[in-house]
Amino acid sequence: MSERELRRNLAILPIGTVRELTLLTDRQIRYYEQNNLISPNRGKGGQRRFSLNDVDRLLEIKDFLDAGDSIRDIQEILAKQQRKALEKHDSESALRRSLQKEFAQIGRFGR
Amino acid sequence: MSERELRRNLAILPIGTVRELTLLTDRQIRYYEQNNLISPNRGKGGQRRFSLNDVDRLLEIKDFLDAGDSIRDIQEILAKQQRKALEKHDSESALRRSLQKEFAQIGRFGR
DNA sequence: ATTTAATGTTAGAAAAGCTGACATTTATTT
DNA sequence: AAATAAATGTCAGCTTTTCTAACATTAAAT
Repeated sequence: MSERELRRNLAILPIGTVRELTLLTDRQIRYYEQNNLISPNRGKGGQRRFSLNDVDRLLEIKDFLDAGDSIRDIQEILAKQQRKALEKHDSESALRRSLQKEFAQIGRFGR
Repeated sequence: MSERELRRNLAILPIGTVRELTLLTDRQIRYYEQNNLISPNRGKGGQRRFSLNDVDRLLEIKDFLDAGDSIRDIQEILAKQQRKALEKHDSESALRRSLQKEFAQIGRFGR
């Protein structure tokens, strides 16, 4: 994972900040968690710690709900997103590997 | 200010998170605030809310202290940094303005 | 040998967060 | 229309976090 992705996944925000950033209520945020739309980490004492990615996702969820999608719908939408992201990641890894082989070949002939 | 700078100045982190990110104690963080090395915002109930810039600055402070600088020293170092940043900002604004004028001239002749 | 700077520690109070339950509202289904 | 379900509101009791202020300790500067 890139440095940037790592940073965006750091669990650093308490629910109060997330409430302000998203304009959702605590109740909504927790309800979406119950329904597996997000999975914030927990701090030492058991309090939720959200990442910037969690915030992004909550804003997305908000948009979907406003657009009339149900939570079930959103579960599937997010699952699909997840699959696509994985595919993309895999194909990029594969590309990197094959490029690496090619360069290795070139390197061998080059000297 | 750029979008990025704005984001880095958002007051979003409670002291607990900052403690974990910097490996400083609450006591140290508050003491540095007392000595005007940082000025975190306050949330509704009066609790400190730190920005990512605050965190950066705390890490810097830590390095200076490890290097043997006193808090007084660091106050001056940071003040100097601040002045340099302002100068830089000013000169860049001036540059932008003069470039704008030049382009305006060109534009006038151009048609 | 004092003073001063930086940090530790503690107490008591306030704020924020947690879970679980019941209530309300709005949309679906029968 | 009545019943059910989905999403959110609200409240109570409890735990965790943060706050300030004060006094304590340690190490460095005078």
